[in-house]
Amino acid sequence: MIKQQITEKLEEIIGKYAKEKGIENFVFSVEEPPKNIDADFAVNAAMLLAKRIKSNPRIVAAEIIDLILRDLSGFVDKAEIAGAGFINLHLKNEVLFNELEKILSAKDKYGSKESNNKEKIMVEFVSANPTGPLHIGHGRGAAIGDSLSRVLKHLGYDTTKEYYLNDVGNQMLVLAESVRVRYLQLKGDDIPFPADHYQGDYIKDTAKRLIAEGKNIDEIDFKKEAVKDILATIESDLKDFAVEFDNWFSEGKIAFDKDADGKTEVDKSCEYLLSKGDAYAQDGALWLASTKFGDDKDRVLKRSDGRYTYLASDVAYHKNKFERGFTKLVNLWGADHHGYVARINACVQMLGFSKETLKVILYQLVSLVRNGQPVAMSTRTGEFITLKEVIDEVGKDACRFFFLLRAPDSQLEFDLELAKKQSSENPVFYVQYVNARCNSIFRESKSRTDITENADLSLLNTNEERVLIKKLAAFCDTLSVCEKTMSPHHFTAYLIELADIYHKFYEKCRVLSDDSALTSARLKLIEAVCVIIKNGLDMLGVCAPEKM
RNA sequence: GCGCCCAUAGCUCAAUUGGAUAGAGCGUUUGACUACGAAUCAAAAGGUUAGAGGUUCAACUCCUCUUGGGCGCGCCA
Repeated sequence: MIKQQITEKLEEIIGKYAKEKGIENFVFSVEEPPKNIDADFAVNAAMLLAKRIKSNPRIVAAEIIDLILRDLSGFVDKAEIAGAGFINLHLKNEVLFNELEKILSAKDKYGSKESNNKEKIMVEFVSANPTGPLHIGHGRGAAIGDSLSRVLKHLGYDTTKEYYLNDVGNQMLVLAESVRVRYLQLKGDDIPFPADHYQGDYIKDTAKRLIAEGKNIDEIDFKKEAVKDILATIESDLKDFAVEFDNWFSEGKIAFDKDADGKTEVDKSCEYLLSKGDAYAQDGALWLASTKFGDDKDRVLKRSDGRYTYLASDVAYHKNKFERGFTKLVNLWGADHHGYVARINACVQMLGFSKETLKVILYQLVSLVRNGQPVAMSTRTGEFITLKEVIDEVGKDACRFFFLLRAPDSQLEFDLELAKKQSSENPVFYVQYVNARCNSIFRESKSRTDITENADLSLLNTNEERVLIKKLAAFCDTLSVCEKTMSPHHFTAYLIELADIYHKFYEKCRVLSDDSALTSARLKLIEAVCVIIKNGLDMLGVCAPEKM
């Protein structure tokens, strides 16, 4: 929270200065300088402002520094010009000690805001068709979506996690038929299984269950039975992955459920678009005029045979989201759906919302490799690696951490053999080890009677301790970067860096020593480390065990 | 053919959205446990950020082109 504080104060001081020079709404940034620079924060305002007012950056910097030293003497020890005109700030140690106190008193609430009423956010993710178990690619979407939601919740946003269930459409008919054929085969009928139907064993499992239940074939709703089993599997796999949804939204609800007038939500949203002139009839079909909002062609909503397309449902679904009061929609889609972004963006604007209301996060697909050979990932052939298999092999924590190590838009190669080996080499253990080490010290410290709760934190004055406290405070900065970029992957990098700093501190500064006052202070410091490590791992949905 | 994404150390990836000498893990080389956990630390090696131009005080980051890879272009979902 230090950086935010300083930034706000600098914005006030420098903003006023810029205004005097005739520049309104001057924007600059406060950054962490590179490691070789001895300073806590770097400000680039002088370079940017000098350009605007056609002056020398170093002259501008000198004037700003005077103002900083005058108005921020409680925070800043030293301010100096460096390089092309950076203003480097050195913080007073008291600022760091105060922040440490804040972490210790706020604990898991550190960096959180009680309520942030700016937005009511829906994060929709996974949303895999209920035609088979989740595969590894869904795992990536699940990890990103769930962690992003955790970050947004921590920041005080009213956040809802939703799974959109595509339980309507052709693939459902194929699914039902797949189970029916397996059922008949198990009953002894010598009939072939169609090559384009779902091949997986889970289809046979459902068929077996139906036979065991002894129902007459005429009484069986094969679609319903298959979806029931598959959903149970999906839900259980997600639970093992520490992902729980606030809501499961069935496409059937908007496609089949009718109101008093006998209309579905899909009917009504199409009528709405027609009335607004955003949909039109042509060639016997109903079209969405998505080119009006930047799509490269118009799209069919209702086929000439009278059946709605998937898009029609999706329009109604997004309309429904808005009707539920959401002001910000986040959709996580696999990159193979990117062609769909333009039309759904158009649809959001037709519904009267700005383009920015919807944020589609495309995550690149995971390509699987086993023994150097690419593994195909088709649900229909049955040759896929499920999320469950990977969790069973490498563990939930390592798996989530691995997925969150990468930015969503970078392609990711997942080597199954490598993943197995990583059980002791994965960076997640490096981070978790910090918590284990701290707790080991806590256990050891229990036998001491000279420890005081009111430790004098100002004794924490080595360089290692200073660097460590600064990094702890940067937890808040990481939160805001994740918020700004709508991606939680910055937390893995942050935690690895924090762990690195902690392990260095551990080697250099012994916590339990003959010096009671210093021991007490350092125990407080590592208590804060545990708070931040736990909070950070919690953002990722990863555990922080006390023993490993 | 058109469109979207990507290309960074031997490998897998970061880089605070335009900042200073581009960082981690794995792998390689060398060293450190008779005090809190060696799942650790210290040190070394490893880069023309695919290539070429351009914008800028400042470019891995923005623009143009080239090359290479992934994905998408249906009255499928």
